[in-house]
Amino acid sequence: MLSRREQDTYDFICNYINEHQQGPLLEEIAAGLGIKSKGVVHRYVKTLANAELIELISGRHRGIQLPSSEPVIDENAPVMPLLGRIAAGMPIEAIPDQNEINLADFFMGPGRFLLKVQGESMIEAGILPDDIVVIESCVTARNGEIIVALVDQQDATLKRFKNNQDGTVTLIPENHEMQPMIFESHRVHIQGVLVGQMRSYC
Amino acid sequence: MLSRREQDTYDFICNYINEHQQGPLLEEIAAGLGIKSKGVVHRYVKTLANAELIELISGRHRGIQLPSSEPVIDENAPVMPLLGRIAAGMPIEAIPDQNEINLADFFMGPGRFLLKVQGESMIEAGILPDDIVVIESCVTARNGEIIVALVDQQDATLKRFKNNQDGTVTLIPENHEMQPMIFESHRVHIQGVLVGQMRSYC
DNA sequence: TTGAAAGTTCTCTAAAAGTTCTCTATATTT
DNA sequence: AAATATAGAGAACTTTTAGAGAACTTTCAA
Repeated sequence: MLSRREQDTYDFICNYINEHQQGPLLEEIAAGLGIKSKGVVHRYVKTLANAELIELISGRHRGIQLPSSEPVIDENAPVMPLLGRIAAGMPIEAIPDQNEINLADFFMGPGRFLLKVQGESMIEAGILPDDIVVIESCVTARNGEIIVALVDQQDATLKRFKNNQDGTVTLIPENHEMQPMIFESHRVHIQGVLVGQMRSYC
Repeated sequence: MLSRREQDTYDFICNYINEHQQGPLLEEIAAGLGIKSKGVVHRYVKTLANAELIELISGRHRGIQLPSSEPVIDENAPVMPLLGRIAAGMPIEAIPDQNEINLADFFMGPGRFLLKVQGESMIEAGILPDDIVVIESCVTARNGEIIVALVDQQDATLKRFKNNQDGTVTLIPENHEMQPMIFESHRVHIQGVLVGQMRSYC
C-alpha cells in the first residue's frame, strides 16, 4: 500500500512518460510535486521500484521506466480442445476463431476462490448442489449479479443481489419454492460475486 | 458477535474503502461515528482485526484493509483455492481434506473435448445455453448418463440416455416442454459421455 | 577527458497517525 | 449488590510519513 506522496509520485511518473515517451528527472518530479529535495523524491522512487510498479535503471539519467510486461508462457497450460456447438443440425457445428479453451484463463484471476454449493436455492439459475462456483472477492455488486453475501456476520449464502436504494437490499433465490429476503443494508456484507461455475459428473 | 459500535465501525470502514479505495484514518472513523477519542476507535478496530473481518497493518497510516483473499494464486498452475461449502449456517463451512482444486485434474483427461451448448433442452439438468460441456469420447453409455448422440449420422444432441433393451433407445431432454425421443438402436451413435460442465459469467 | 548534470546515500527535523494506557460512566447480567 | 460488558475521554508514547539538505558517486555530452 502506497502512502499519499508515493502515490503522487507514481501518478506523476505515469503521466510524464505518457507525454514525453521517456522517464522524468528526479528534479522534475520534485518540481512537479512541490518538493525541494531530490533525495526525498529518490526515496519515493525506490519504494515504487521495490513494489515493482516502476523499473529503475540504477544510475542512469532518466532511468525510470514502466515495467516491461513479459507474458509468461506456461508449458503445460491447461488447454482443452473446443470442437464446436452441439444441438440439432449438423453433427457438430464448428466455432470459428476459437478452437481451444484455456482453463486458467477461463476461471482463474486475482482474488478468486472456489466454493462448493450446498442446497437448491439457485437451481433455476443452473447452479445445482455440489457444483463448484468461482467467486471473485469484492465488497460491492451491481443489481442482478449473483453474490456471496454474509448476513449478520453469520449466514453466508449465494443469491441474486438487488439494492433497493432505500437502505435495504433484497437477496433473491433462483428457486420458485423460496422467497426473496429483504434486509437492511448494514446487515448484509458482500463477500464476492459469481464469475464462474463448474460441475463434474465423475 | 459484534457490539453495536463495533458493527458501526465495520460498516464505516467498508463504505470508506468502497468510496476511497484506501483505508480510513482512525480520526476519520472517529469523526464519522461522532467519537472524540481515536483511542476508542483503535480498540474497535483491533477487535475487528481479531475477528478477521479486516486486516490491520500495524503502525502504518491508513493501514486498515479488507481481508486479502489469502490463498495466493499461482497464475501458472491451474490450481484454485477451495474454501468451503456455502449455504445457510456458518459463514463458510470448511471442507476437510480438500482445500484446492486442480482444474486440469478436474476436467482434463485423454479423449476429452469441449462443446458449447446451444438450446435449452437440458436446462433442468442445470445445463444452460452457452455453457461449455466436457465430453469424454466413447461408444457406449450406461442408462441415465448424459451423452452426445448422433442420430442418422446427421443430428448431434446432448441428451440423457436410456437403452430400452428391445432394439430401441430413448433420448430424454431435461426440459418438460420437450418430449423424449425413441429411436431404433442402429440409428443412434454415441459420440461421448458428459463428464463435466462449466460456465463463465464474465 | 573533464566538468556539469543527474543519481545515490546520509543525517536531521517535525508533524501526523497509530498504539497503549488509565479513568469514568452506564447498562446488563448473575 | 457485585460482576461484567459496553461506551467514551484523553494523556503519553512510538512509529510512520514527509521533507530539507549536505556529501558523494556516476553518467553523459561538449
